[in-house]
Amino acid sequence: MEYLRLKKEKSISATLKKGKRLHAETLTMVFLPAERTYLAVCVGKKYGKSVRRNHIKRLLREAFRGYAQKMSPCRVLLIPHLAEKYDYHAFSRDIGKMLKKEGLLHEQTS
RNA sequence: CGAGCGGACUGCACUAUCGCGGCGUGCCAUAGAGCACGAUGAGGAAAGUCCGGGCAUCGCAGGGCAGGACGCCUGAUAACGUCAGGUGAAGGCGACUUCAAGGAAAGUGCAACAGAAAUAGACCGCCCGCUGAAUUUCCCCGAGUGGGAAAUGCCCACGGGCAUGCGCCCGCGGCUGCGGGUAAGGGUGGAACGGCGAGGCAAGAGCUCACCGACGGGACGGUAACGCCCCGUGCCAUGUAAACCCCGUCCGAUGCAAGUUUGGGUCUCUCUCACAAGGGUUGCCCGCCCGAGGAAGACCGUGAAUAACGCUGGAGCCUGCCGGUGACGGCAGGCGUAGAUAAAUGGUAGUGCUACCGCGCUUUGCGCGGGGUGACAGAACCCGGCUUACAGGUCCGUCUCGGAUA
RNA sequence: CGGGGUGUGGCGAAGUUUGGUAUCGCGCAUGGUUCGGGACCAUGAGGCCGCGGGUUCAAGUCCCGCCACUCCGA
Repeated sequence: MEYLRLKKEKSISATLKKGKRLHAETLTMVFLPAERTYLAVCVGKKYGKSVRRNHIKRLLREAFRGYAQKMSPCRVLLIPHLAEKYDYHAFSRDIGKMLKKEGLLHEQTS
């Protein structure tokens, strides 16, 4: 496992309260340093029917997965912005940008 | 060839690579939310949650009332509000399609507007008889179909007679009034005591007759719905029950967050009870059952609607044969095929197919190039249906209609 | 998973029980009043009653199937 799921409502609210918010073109990220890396994605009913919602969640997890090993451990919440279309590359790019900006990425250039 | 009708099926494919879920096997003494390998992993509707079951618990399912659902017939089925075959009605030239399709002489309600009249009567009209006056106002009593007074009125045309120019009498017709007959006709309306034709009559009328319709009875065919034929009755009560209702059939309640296992220990305080109170049992009533525990606080402990089971082998799927018009049933062989829970099937890249666009060949179509589309939609205990959504494509039929050719 | 509620002019509501001309307030338009505006007075435009079928002579109302929004319980 490269990261764990953030499931309990308590820890999610705590992250939302104390965590730092970062805004990019396609999504918003909330993070809080922790011992291990946890992830939660937030896709409510307004994003569409269940097929569409599931698809968005998969794209977000897939995009995050690329960075999970290379970063210092955090609790992370990902909230996509409402759009007509969602794209893996855009999500990946924005997550990378934000992590870099906060200096969370390890400096191991591969 | 064109336009249709009915039925069945399909629901992008492959490769590489990085990941995910549960399952199986194996690895490690840095044995865990671990790693490796293997096979496996969304639908025809998984959807809406509109019906019916399985299963589970309560409970014993006993009765009554209430409530709900269904409603042509026969069959299929575990069951159904589903399906199959038939009957009837409506629509279409036709193949075919659609239909909540019991009862309106058990009762109640409703039927706006229009119309003479609305579930029943008689306004106009038509016909017959009588009449050529009567109408209005006031008064009286013994209060009646009574009596009296005043005012205004005493019809028109034609023919004949008497009389002679006023006028009177008779006849026929009209008009007015009164009494009766009638339900043929009356701009309406969704619907007007059945339709239409002939006879009949003073005028009319099922008053009489033929045909059609209705109602009642009988024979025949069919398991039945019903069909068809014969006889009789002149015929009487419109529609609405997806208004209340009546008749028949069926329904115990709650739903996998059902339910099962674990859900601890110690102490303190308090409450109710034995012919009772309380609780459970369907919305209510009766009846029946339970009947000694229950509530609060403190400390230790704790993953505790985030644990495990239920949880997927089931009215299962596929193939063949047999029975049946068919739904479906029987037999034989084969298969092992999702089980998540902040919720697993995806990302990236490529190739093909296809939608779309452009060019060329006169058109169908074919070829070349571009472009980068692929519907509706995500299992949540499991089945059988129903309903709704859906790009594109395929196949079948002694199927229907129209045109052309032979 | 189970159970309700709502949908009517631009906005907010009545009417649905018991079927028969869709009404009210605000807003809008035009005219009057005023030096001008507001208020006030008069006039009247705006509705396939959420969508699609059915029953009925006739449906906002009754029945069936959908859609959207919203609430409640576990």
